[in-house]
Amino acid sequence: MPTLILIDGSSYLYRAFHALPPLSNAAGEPTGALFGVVNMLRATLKAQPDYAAFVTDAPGPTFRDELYPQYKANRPPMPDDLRAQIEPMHAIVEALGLPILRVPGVEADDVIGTLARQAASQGIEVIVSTGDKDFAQLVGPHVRLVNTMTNTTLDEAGVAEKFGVPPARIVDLLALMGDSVDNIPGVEKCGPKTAAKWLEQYGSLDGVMEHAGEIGGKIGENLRRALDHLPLSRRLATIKTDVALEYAPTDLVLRPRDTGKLRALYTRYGFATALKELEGATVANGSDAGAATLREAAHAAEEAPHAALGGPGNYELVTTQAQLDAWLDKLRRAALISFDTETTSLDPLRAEVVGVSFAVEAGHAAYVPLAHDYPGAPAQLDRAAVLAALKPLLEDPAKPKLGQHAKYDINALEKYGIAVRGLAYDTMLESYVWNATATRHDMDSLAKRYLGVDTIHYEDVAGRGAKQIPFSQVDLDSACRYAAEDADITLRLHLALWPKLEATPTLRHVFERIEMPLVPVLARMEQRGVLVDAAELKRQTQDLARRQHQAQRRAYEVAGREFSLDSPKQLQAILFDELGLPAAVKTPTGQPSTNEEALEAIADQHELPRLILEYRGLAKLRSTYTEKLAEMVNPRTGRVHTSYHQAVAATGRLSSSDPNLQNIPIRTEDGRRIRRAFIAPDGWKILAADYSQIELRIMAHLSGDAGLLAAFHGNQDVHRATAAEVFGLPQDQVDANQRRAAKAINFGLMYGMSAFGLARQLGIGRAEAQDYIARYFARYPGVKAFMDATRERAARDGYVETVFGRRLYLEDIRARNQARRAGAERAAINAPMQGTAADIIKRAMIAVDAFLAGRDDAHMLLQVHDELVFEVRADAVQTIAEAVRARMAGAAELDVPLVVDIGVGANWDEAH
DNA sequence: GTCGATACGTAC
DNA sequence: GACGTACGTATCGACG
Repeated sequence: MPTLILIDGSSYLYRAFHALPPLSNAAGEPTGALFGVVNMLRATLKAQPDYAAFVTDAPGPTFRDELYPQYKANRPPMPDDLRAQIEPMHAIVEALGLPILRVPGVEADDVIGTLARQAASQGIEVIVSTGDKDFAQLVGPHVRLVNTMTNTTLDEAGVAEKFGVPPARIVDLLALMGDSVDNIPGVEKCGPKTAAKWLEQYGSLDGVMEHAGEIGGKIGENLRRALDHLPLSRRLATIKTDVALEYAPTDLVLRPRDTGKLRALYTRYGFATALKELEGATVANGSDAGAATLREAAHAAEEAPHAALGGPGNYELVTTQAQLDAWLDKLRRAALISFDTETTSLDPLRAEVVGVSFAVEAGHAAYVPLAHDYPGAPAQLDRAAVLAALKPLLEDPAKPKLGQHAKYDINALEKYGIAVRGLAYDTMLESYVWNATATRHDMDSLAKRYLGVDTIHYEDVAGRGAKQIPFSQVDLDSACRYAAEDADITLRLHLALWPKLEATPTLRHVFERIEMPLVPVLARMEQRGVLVDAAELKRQTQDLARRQHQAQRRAYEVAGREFSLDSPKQLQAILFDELGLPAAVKTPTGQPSTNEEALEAIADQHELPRLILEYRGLAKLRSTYTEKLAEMVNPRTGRVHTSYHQAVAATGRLSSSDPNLQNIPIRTEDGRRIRRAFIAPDGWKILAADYSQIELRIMAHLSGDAGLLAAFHGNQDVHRATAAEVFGLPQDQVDANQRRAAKAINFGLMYGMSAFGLARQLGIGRAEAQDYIARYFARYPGVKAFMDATRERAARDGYVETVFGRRLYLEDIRARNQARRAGAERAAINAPMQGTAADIIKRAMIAVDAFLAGRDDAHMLLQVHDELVFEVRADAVQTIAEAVRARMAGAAELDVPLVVDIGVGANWDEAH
């Protein structure tokens, strides 16, 4: 019987691009994907089919985009390196004599589906050459799939075995599973196994949907929630087989190949094996000249990156002095040095440096192993000597350097006496400033998003979990591939990201004047650490534990049995099932909540809720704070060294972890006591400086509201002033309750709170809360106008800005889902204020750090969003206090004064 | 053992 | 559904 091979060109190109290293030819043109496609095509054509076609997607929207506007909306734009290979691919396919099909308005899949159906009905044997599982729906008596990755074929029995359902049920399976790549919604938590199980049980998607009520558990709920969109998902997953085409299967005959053109193309792209085959030469190893599958192609390419493929993609393992000297020379001449360190720990203060890597041009990088230590490890250059040779370069502020999360490397190198200067760019921060929420900002995520590249992951070379080995035990070849790639990818990311930032002056300003200068400041704060009185924490732990056990014993008595006070599930059973107390609050999953609000609501009906609250409070303080902080004291320094994260918070704030020193308790007496353990050395004091009402001041500035501006210019108690306005009283007649209400309104508005929320917060009726808000907006019309304008701007631009031009993109601002959109609007209201406050304190930190440089009487230790904490030699307190105050207050010129409150004491509690 | 989801609670 | 931004602990169930 005649055969037809239909080649899914788009899938080949993508798969080859991601499966192969970023190869390029001598001219620097990217060739990796091309190489994979060419090898695949040569292997495919060896089968000498009667008919064949290379099918790709035509540009422009398809009927699926019309059905579902979010179709493939999550796909990153095609990487430039891949786009560049499309034209050459078509040229080669053309020269090979293969018909190329592109049909506007449908996808390649639909063209293939239609041709396969037609051909099969004419008694032609069809082979669909693809790596895409979606094609399993086309398989039938005369249609098979060839998987390009494994070179295996899939017939009807194969589909049933692999997916657990016959080809006719594949679309149902795909609809249930969804497809995150194409952004097709399925049933949450439903994978191939669950989907197949349901289809087995109920026959089809319609059957599953009819019986959705019978399926229990969380996943049953997910299924019921998905019911509305499942028919659409099935339509999207269904490959069309009735596209009107200009060709019949029998038109798809191969033309003779154009040997001259092929020779030129193979030569240009450096495809040596293909060239040899073309010239009829035999191949040395006797096996197929071109690797038949992508896996083989990838293998071949990795083994011989220097051979025919030439040029970039070269990672050099540096183990001799001559090699090092050559690289030092390169680094000295380079306009920009991309560098990275490999170490033994995620904690840079505990980390040993085991190697360094460099790149100065894309695709070309070196790894210098310094302390790899495993049986049979080759000799390496001496760490001290190499670091000494690098020191002048790394410390030279005039030698611009580039890193990915370079604060880590700066900290790791510090203990080797290297004080990195001249860090000009950090790709993590470039990405963060460009778009803080589009992606995480680790290198693997960035490479995927901005380069379309799958990097080698740390786990790939070092393992994970209990099986993880220190990087010093990774073999040199793997280490080189991984580490050199890090430096290379960092450089390539910079080449992709910097032009975008540079072209946007406001973002460039945030990057150059705020984020980059902050990096060494944060590194110094982390290195310094804060002195902690571990003995005091131990005493507190003892005290808390004693009271915790007391509360626990009493709770068991009251409940009549023992149970885990730490388990919300068990608490729920006792409180609401056994004791029959009313459940005032529900968790997001619909369970009766046992949180503080819910327990307070029933505290007058039973003794147990109060005991649980007591226990919880004590348990929290002990496990999260007193015990944990004592553990986290670094034995080398006697201090606690937090990590600050500069590319995490959507608004531009910093965050802190290991331990988090930005959420040390202050509101309750038991909690505040923990701050007494944050101390200064003998003869030194703790100085705490915080901005007074900074976000409200920024709201006054941004809104230009006359009343609010006046309150701050008059240095009034803003909550009292607000209460006076809202309740129509002179300020001296405002009572404590009215001030409390006004404070709740002021804060609530900044967070986009509704009347519902305010009512709940204040324990008043919704109508009353609405009345407060109406009166507030009547007295402060500028605030109302500002909030409306912010919502509108967010909807129009898709982002909002801080005073300094930092942007926050709001993914959901145009969402059709009401709740998501409302959430995005609240974030849009809050972000300019929270973000401007973050910008201001970052500017202040840079200024204060510059003032402290070269002094030995004060160190900046902590930042807690609107507060800076220092240790100051006792005799310098006055000087430092005024210098800090001046720099914090002067960090921005707003239409309101910035007021800074300063306290000094023996510990952090006293300094407030 | 590890991982992710959930619930809860601390800060600004 | 209802207040923005974070991080840490504990429990619990799935997974291997």
